[in-house]
Amino acid sequence: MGNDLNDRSRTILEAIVDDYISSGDPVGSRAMTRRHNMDISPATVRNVMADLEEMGYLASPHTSAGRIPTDKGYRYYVDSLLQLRELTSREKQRIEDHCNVEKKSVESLLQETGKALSSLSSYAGIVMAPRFTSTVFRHIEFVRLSGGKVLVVFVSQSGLVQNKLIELDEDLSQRELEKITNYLNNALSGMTIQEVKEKVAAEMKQEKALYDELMQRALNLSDKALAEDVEERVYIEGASSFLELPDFADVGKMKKLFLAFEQKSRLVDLLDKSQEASGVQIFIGSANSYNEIEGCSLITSSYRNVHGTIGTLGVIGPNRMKYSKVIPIVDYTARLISRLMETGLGKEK
Amino acid sequence: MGNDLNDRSRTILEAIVDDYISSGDPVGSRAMTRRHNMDISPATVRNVMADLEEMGYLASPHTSAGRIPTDKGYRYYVDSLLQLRELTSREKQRIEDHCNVEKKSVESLLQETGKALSSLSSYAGIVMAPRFTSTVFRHIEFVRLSGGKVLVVFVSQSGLVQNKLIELDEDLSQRELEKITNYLNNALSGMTIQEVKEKVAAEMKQEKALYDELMQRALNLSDKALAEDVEERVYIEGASSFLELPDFADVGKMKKLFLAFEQKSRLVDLLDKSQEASGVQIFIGSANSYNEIEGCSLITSSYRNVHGTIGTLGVIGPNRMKYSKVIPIVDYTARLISRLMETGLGKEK
DNA sequence: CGTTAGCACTCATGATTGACGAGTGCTAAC
DNA sequence: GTTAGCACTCGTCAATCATGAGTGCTAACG
Repeated sequence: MGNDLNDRSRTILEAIVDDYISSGDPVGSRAMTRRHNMDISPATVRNVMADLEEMGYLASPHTSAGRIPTDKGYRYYVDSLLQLRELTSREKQRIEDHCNVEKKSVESLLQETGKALSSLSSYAGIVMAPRFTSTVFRHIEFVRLSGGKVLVVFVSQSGLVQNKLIELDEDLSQRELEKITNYLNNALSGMTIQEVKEKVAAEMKQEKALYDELMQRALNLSDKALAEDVEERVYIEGASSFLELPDFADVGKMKKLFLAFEQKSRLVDLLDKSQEASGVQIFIGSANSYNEIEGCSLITSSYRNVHGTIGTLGVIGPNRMKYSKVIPIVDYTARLISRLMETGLGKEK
Repeated sequence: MGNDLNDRSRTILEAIVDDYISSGDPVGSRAMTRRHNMDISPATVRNVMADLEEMGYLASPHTSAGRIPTDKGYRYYVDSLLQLRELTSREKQRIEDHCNVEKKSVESLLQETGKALSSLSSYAGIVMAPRFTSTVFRHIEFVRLSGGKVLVVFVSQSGLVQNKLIELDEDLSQRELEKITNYLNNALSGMTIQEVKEKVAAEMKQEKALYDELMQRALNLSDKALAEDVEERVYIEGASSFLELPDFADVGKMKKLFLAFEQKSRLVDLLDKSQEASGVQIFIGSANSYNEIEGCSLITSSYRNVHGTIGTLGVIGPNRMKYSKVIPIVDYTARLISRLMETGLGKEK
């Protein structure tokens, strides 16, 4: 499949998608032939359109309007018709300027990147930090607060920081906490959190742990500390750009979209999916069964350091997104962030 | 000022504001007398309305529409007419259920509180964490990453965590960093960041620092670590509730509002202002010269622990907000958070 | 046989109109 | 001081209509 269309059909489909992307109005046969200086008559175009509609690439909102692309139409356009251009060095520079603003922290780098993606694409930028369980352990710290509460601070190898409050069963002095801290920092260095969890679980079962009080406490504590994985991992920036799109003039749709942005959880699922694949991925319309973001397409790419994929970023926009413009932006940004995380932060010396 | 209206005028003004808040439509004389079973004629009401308009409490969108309250009108209503009711214990329970969800971290507590405020008020909830410079120092930690980068992690007494990347001039081993860490943790405990900054600046000038290499490095490092204050301090939740309000049907207004929510910086100014005052504060309309949030009113209250005010929270909604409902919610939530920060986290043992 | 011109038909859009109703201000009477 | 009455204003809504872009179909053309 993919190339089951003849040349003329392909040309016409491309023209329709192009026109619809830039105007947002259903495109009709005559206006189209004129705009593209085609040397075939509107009637011919109409025949072809009827075929394309039959095949599921186009749809007509109502009898006497023009045609609009279906999800399948967009998909074909993106996969087989679209030719990407390189970014100019000026554009590359703009991306770098946006992201390279003095790195205050990894979190703010990711957030800035989201803003950059939004600003450059004029849609919404989305950046997902690594899933916690798959980050690599770098440092753990326990700080006693009042009321038997202890604040646990983790630092991952890529420089992400997470913190969590836990409650102690038994009162430990700051001194004891420090011992435990040292023990854990030595024992766990370089493992992923997932591995750490497994190791902790395994050792807790072992006999010898029962006799080493310090170790027992350490295990107990880290077990609690790692128990749940409940962080804010997604930054969405520039959602307000959707407000201008006529595609979402319906308040109901818009509301659904913004609620999805606020909840994020479903988006995390979607982005997790794309985490494994390499290169730019494109989710079109509700092809993805996430009807919260109906009418939206998502262009993502993962970023990585020497240890592998560490996160995903991309742009979320309407189905009729300027793919040819956005895809190179996402691609380049992902590479840039990979580079930044590599040289600046992520790599262990 | 405040009571320069006679009883009838006050009754009528109150009725108008009430009606407008619940309907959103300009309220006319006849409909109003009927709705409130008033024993005066519409004509009389009209006379009073004309007076109120003259005095600046009301305005008419056009000749033959009803009246709507001006900012001044709302202000009078809130200050002199509104009578607050206590929350029922069921409502209190709902707030507590929302906020008291297992405290994973201070940040997530604050964010949950924002969601609670939004959900309970059906407007947008807003929560501001303490200004960094005024938080009380609890713990600092340096973690070496690659490329001469060091990650600094601060913990405040209330359990807030912040992190920042800094670059070292000279290469320090993790061992040296630990020494510095210990030194700083002992020397700075219990001071506000502002005081810490001042102390560091003062000591850097002193002769003796020049001879103690460790101390010099420590000062140097902490100077860098504290240099800038660039964090995400504001959580806004439930902004999408504005999408349903007819008051913001105009896309331009809506966009301006959402951009303000995204940028946050102006809101921080506004909330900082209200930080000092105690009790519930109400900002109405553009009385506050923040025209980004034109048409919005803000109800805030600060929360505090034993050391004093540590943050601000509230609800942001349209001018015609259900003040009588929202004010008690904000008040109660602020007290609740104060209590949680007090007993759970903030108080040093 | 593919292509095209011609034609009848559909349908969204936008402007125009008129009835309606809710509202106002003013004046005069109570 | 209060109210009834009245003329007037204006936004809203529904109906109507012209317009124009679009379609599908058929028949003619090269």
